[in-house]
Parts: sequence; structure tokens; C-alpha cells
Amino acid sequence: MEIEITPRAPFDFAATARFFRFTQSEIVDVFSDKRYARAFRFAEKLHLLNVESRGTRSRPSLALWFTDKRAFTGQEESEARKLVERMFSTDHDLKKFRAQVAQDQLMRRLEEEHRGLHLACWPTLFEALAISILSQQISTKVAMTLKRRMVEKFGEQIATGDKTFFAFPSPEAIARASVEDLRAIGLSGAKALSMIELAQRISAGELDESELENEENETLIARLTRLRGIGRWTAEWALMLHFGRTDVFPAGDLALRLFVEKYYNDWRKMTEREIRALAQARWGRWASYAAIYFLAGLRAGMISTERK
DNA sequence: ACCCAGGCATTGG
DNA sequence: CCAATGCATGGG
Repeated sequence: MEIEITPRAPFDFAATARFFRFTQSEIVDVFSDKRYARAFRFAEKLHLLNVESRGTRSRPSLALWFTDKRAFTGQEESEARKLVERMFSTDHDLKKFRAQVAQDQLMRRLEEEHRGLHLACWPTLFEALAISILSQQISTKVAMTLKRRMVEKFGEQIATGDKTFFAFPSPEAIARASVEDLRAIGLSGAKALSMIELAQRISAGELDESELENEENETLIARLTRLRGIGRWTAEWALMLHFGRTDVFPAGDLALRLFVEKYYNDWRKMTEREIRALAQARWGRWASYAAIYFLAGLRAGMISTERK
């Protein structure tokens, strides 16, 4: 009835589950400290998958089950495992990140404070790119509102007991929408068009994930930025937040730029290229983790990009 | 009333 | 290769 997954230690379930999710009034990713639930499509049918942390940071363990307590079929078990392993980056070995930043005073402090925070990935490429498109340029609060409206309008529902969960909209559902439909919920014309084209490409099978998985970062970025509305920033976040690449640093990101300039270059301006080079030299194949640990520190108030 | 927020495409030097 | 511009919404 249950499946067990053993993430690599250190693993902080609550921090990981919360990270990069819109924590307020979320209707797709629902979690408490030890629990996480989400609607998924398994074999053409929507099911509510639960994940619970049973272990500790140094001896982590996750249990998975369906809300209706139904047993997993072999196929479902394998899909569910892959899904959860991806969503929580359970196989990332953060001891190596720790070793990488041992000489970097600030990053070492951030690592200590947030030890066990793994990359939280979106389960599908469509969701990762769609959310990044929504988030372009606008505040996270606005992006959260747009996402909620999009989910309520286009996502399937599943009710269990007293709660209703929404699945993130399928590419097929968005592919059928019109620009006007999406403008009506607050997207700009450009974002609406990008969203629909993306959905159409994906539902037409033009982006084969099993093939993209094996591409080099730069090749993958080149593939993704061919799509309307996907620039380098969006592509790089997708490499991190869907493909789980640990060695990406979105140097165009406003917050990350300020961070590097302030703490590693004495406030002097740097070009995107210089920032990328610094990230590569300093954090190497763990640059993605440098990025998310910085954002975690920012959120926790440990550091800031204010001038003072 | 402004201005800005986890950018992008387009246009023009 | 770099600079300027419009875009949608909601919070300050």
C-alpha cells in the first residue's frame, strides 16, 4: 500500500517542500511540516498522491501513498517513485555541495543555516516553463494570483473528504484556450500567446523530455529559447527547476546579480558573462545550489541585497 | 498618482 | 553587441 523512498542525507523535507512553491493559499501543492499532497494523473486517471516525511534530516525517509489507500500497480509505483525523486531531488548529494563551498565564508554560512534544502523541481516541463512565464517581470504575489486563476479555470479537480485539490492544467487544456481566455485572467497578450504556443508544442510532442534529459546545458538552453516567451532566464530556471541540473546559475536574474555584485565584487557592476564565470569558478557543478541557498537566505532575512 | 517586481520580443543604432 | 520600449497586475 505504501512505498518508501530514502533520500540522500542531509535532507530537510519541510524546507525542500516549501521552497519555490507559492506558500500562500496554494491549491496545487498542499503541505504541512511533514506532509505533502498533490493531484497527479496516473494511467489516464487523476489520483491524490501523498508524501510524508518519516525520518530525520540525517536519516531521511519518505512514505508515499494514494489517498484512497489503493495499492500501487507496478507501473504506478515506478512512476510515483520517479516523480517524487524528481520533485525533491532526492539523489542530490549535498555533502558535495558542502565540500564545494568550504572555502566560501558566506556560502558556508548559508549552507549551515539551510542544511538539507534540496532543489524542489516541478514534475513536468510544461509546469516549470508555464510558471516561469507567469513569473517573468512581475512580483511573486502577482504570479501566485495568476497561477491560481489559471489552475481554477483550466485544472482538473479532485475532491477527497472535505478538501478539493487541483491538478496543474494539462498542456492539452491550455492548448485549446484562446489568447482572450488567458487575458481574461490577467496575463498580458504576449504571455498569453507564449503560454498557448508552449502548450501546443508540448502536447504535440515536439519537446521529448527523455531526449532533452540527456542534452548538455547549453544545447538544452538553445532548444528551449527557440520557443516564444522563453528567454535565457526562463530556460536556466527550467534546467534547475525541472531537469534538476545542479550546475546552472541564472546570471540574468535581478536578485542573483545583485547578490554576486554585493557580496563577491564589492558592489561593482558586472556583466552577465562575468557573473556566470564567477559562479562557475566558485561554485562549479553546485552553482544551482548557490543560487537557491542565496534565495533561501534572502527569504530568511539572513542576508539582503539592500545597500547599507 | 506613481513606481516597481524573480523578463521577453521587438526595434533601432 | 548594447539601449530603449511596452506589457499586465497588485502592493507599497
